[in-house]
This record gives sequence, structure tokens and C-alpha cells, in this order.
Amino acid sequence: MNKSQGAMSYDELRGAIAQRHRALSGRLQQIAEFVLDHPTDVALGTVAEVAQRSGVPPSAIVRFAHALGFGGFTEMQQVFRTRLVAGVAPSYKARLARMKSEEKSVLGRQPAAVLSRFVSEAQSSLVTLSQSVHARELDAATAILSKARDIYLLGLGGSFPVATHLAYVLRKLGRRVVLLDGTGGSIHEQSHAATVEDALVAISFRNYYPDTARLFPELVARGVPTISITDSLLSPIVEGAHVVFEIQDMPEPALRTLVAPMCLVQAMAIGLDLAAD
Amino acid sequence: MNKSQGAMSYDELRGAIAQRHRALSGRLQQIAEFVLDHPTDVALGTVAEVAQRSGVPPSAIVRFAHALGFGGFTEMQQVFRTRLVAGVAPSYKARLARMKSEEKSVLGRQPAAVLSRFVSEAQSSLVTLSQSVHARELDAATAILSKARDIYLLGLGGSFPVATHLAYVLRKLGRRVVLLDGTGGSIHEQSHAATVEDALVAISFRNYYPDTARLFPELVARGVPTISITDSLLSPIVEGAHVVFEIQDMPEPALRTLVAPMCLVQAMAIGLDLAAD
DNA sequence: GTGCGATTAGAATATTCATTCCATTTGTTA
DNA sequence: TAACAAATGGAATGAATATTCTAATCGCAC
Repeated sequence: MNKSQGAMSYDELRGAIAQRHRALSGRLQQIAEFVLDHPTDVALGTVAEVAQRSGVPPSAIVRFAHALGFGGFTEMQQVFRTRLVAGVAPSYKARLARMKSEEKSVLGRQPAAVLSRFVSEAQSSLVTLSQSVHARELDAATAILSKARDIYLLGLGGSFPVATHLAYVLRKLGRRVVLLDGTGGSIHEQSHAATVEDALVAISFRNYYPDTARLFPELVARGVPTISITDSLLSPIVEGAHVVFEIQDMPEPALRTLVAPMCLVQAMAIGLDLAAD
Repeated sequence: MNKSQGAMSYDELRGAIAQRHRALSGRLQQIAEFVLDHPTDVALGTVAEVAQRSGVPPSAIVRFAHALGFGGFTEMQQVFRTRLVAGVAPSYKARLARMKSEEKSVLGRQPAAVLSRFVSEAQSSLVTLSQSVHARELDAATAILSKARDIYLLGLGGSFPVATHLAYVLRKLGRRVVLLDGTGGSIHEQSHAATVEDALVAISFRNYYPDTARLFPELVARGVPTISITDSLLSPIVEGAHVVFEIQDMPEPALRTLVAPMCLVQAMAIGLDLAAD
């Protein structure tokens, strides 16, 4: 055991759990993970409830509390409850003061200000996304993907993260994916097997990556059904595409967060999976 | 009595109490006032405790709950607890909205509904991000990066899009970046040149990619200054990290949108660039 | 003042709960 | 493989808790 746990803050407890995690035994580690992930459940639940949700016997929960130096579950629970109380308890005065100081620090400290700017920018880009994407286009896109044998993904440069994310999700869902990334040779070779039986998802934003602009028309000419995600109807991947998602107001390359296209491809993939049943 | 009180919000309950206050009897009015003034006590206390603090016998508390249409004190207490939960979970509202839309399962399967679900989930994850990331950590992270000669990026599996995005932005800003992707050989070889003069940004979420968990400790042991972005203090890339960004409530791999980490790395990179001037 | 219904307080009760204990299993060392 | 220590699961236990019941009190009309 260890020193008295009389007045411990929630954050201190988190630190203590993380520190001790390795030294704990299997069951206790499992509980540690659950407890850090579901602090609200611990704060409000009974031993039996927490035990059931974390998949361990009740006695293990009590042993876990003991291992952390508490007299029992109830004692440990008190710490988790302070977290809930702290969320609402600060009187209006204190909350106002906190916000004001946060505002000040945001103005003063550069990195935090940058983060809040990107967050609010991302927020508005999400709003724009849900307004500008229509059900008809999404339905058409999932129809194309559901008929495809292999799904080819073309997204280079700044759009590459979107392509890799879509590749990851589609593969998790059991789809056959070819990610055109140009490693070990030319992209042309990687895409050579694409036919009318397959499908292509192309992603490109200003300034449109040259290889993307070059390869896209070739695949379209070969009759590959195509879905484009881009920021302008004048982009090089619009002409010939069967479905076009236009995401407006993408900032310049270094400043764009990719939040909107990431969300879109995710919805496409999951929507495809759900529609398949 | 009155209608069923199945799912009542805290605000609705407050309204109901205020409305009925005049019709209640002396003792019950006294309890009503206490309860509105000390909602936290009611949420976390026992009948005996609430009774003592409000200066009434325990049975009066139960009668009060009955008078409001609840089956008993415990039932009424649930409503007061939702208030505490709402205080710490910014995603609470969004989650409720999502559940509501999920109820209509047929509609929930349509691609458009899927998109709006992901959008609202992304929104709440952004709120959580801006609340959980503190200026201190961001400052520490940019300090590490600004001193680094080369910046090594480690993010595999589902986190790879985040790593590639960070790589892209950092390179646009003129930083020297090594993206550890394992192409053409082992990741160990790619990371072999990392020294104490460099820096490492590691990104990993459940289930933690094995190669990441294996490589991370090696780089830490070699003294490379390290920034970790993960979803739990128990993840394998926390121990030894100089700065840890914990992004909670990441859904299961196929459903996570990566919106929060994408925003975070973007802010880190741009913040670094701005601070350098 | 008297009688009557509503209200109340406190004891009794039945339930739920945290905790402890012990038999069994698991992992480890010789 | 055998023996030992650590850890685990589940039942038993005793405390704490919400709820109910009943006798007493209060307020009020007549």
C-alpha cells in the first residue's frame, strides 16, 4: 500500500493509475483501463454495475480500490465524484472568471490560439459539408461502390491522408481496395488493372496534384465508374466523373484541416456497408 | 399523482417543481426549496443525508419524490444525476441527437443519415478537443519541435492518415520530416538515425498498432524528445513521452473520424511556424 | 371546544449494497 | 513434475439504505 489517500484530485488519481498500471495484475489492469475510460460510470454506479460493465466480478473492483490505497470502493468513488461536481459546481462567478482568463491566455499564447482557430474553422466546415452534400449524390456514390469489384483510391499530395483513411475503413469492412500511392514505381502501373467492373474514388484540392490530373482522365476514358471529391467544379477531376462532391471553402494547402473530406469519405464507407445488408 | 416520469430532463423537473410549489404542503415546500438550491446534494447524497441537510425526516424526502410522480427517491435522483453528467460530457447533447436519429433504424441506414451522424459526432469531438487540450502542453510541444533537427512521425494503421497529414504540413513549412511508414523495409531501419537532437511525434489509438508499441520505447530509450497523441494514459506510447495529448472518446476503429487528431496536429504545426518568427 | 381529514415523524422492514472470506485456479520456481 | 505463492471468482455476511407503516399531531370547519 502507500500513503494516505485522504484528499486526492481526479487528475492525481488518473496519474497514479497510469503509473501503477504496469505493476498491476491482469484483472486489475483490465479494471484500470475501464475506469479511466468510463469515469462517469464509476462515479455514479454501484460495485455490481461497474463490475458488470467492465466484465469482472464485483470483488475484483474492491480489490482494485484497495490496490490503489483506498479503504474500499466507496472511498475511491468519492474521487470520481469530485470530477462530476467540478464540471457544474463552479459558481457563475468562478466560471466567468475562468472563461475570461482562458480568453486572455488564448490571445496571449500563440499555440492555443491557433488550435482554437482551427477548431472553429473545422466546425464551420462541417456545417457547410452537411448542407452542401445531398442525399442523391450519396446514394449514387454508394451504388457505384457496391457494384465495384475493386475500389481504386486516387489522392496524392495534401489529399493523401483522406485516401489512406478511406482505404483503411474500406479494408476494415472487407472491401478490396487499391491505394494509388506511387510507391515503387509509377501510378500508371498501379492503376493498370482498373476496368469498368471496378470503381475509382478521386480526391484532389487546389493546387491539384499533377499526377492526379494526369491519371484521372485515363481512368475515365477506360470507363471506370468514378466518384470525385474536390473543391471546385473546374477542377481536373470533375469532367467525366459519375458523382462529384464539391466541398467549398477549402483554405490554402498548409491551412486546410481536411476535416470535411475525412468525414465525407467515412460516411460513404459506412453508408456503403449498412446499405449492403 | 400524474403521468409517468420515465424520461425527464433536469430542467423539466425544475419547472415541474416550481409549478407545483404552491400546491405542496409546508414540509414539502421546504424540501422543494432545498432541492432547487442544492441539486448536487440530491444527485450524490443518500436519503438520510439530504434529509439531514434540509432539516427534515427521511420519510418526508420520499414523500416529496412521490408527490412529484416518482416511484421513490432513487428514481428522482436519476434526474438530478443527468445534470452532473451533462456538465462533464459536452458530447451529451450530440449523443442524444444521434441516438434519436438511430432509433429510426431504417432512416439511420440511409447514407445521408450516416453522414449527419458522423458530422455531429465530429462536432462534439472538436468541442471535447478544445476543452481537454491545455496551452501548457501545446507550448511544450512546439518547444520540442522547434529545437528538433529532424521530426520523426510514427503513426501506423488507423493513425496513418494523421501522420501523413502532419508530414505534409510540416514539409510545406520547410521542416525536415521523416515519415516512418515501413515501405521498402523495416521501420527500425527508417528510425535508426533519430537522436536526441531530433524529435518524435507518435500517434496511436486502440487497438494500438503493434509496430508502434514496439518502436516507441526504443526511441524513448535513445533519448529522442517525444510527443504522443493517443486516447488513453494507458496506451503504449505514454510512458516516457515528454508531452502527451489525450484525446478521449475515440470510437472503434472503423467508426472514428480522426477529426480531432487531424485538427490537433495541424494546430501544432502552424503554431510551431508562427512561434518561430 | 370538538371532530375530522390531512400531514407528519419516527420506528420497523425489506432490500440493496459493499465488503470479506475461502475454495479454486493460475502462474512460477525448483 | 511438484510445490508454492499469487491471483481470482463466487458465495456469505453484515452494514447501510430506501421505503413503508402506524401512531401522533396539526389545521380547520362547525
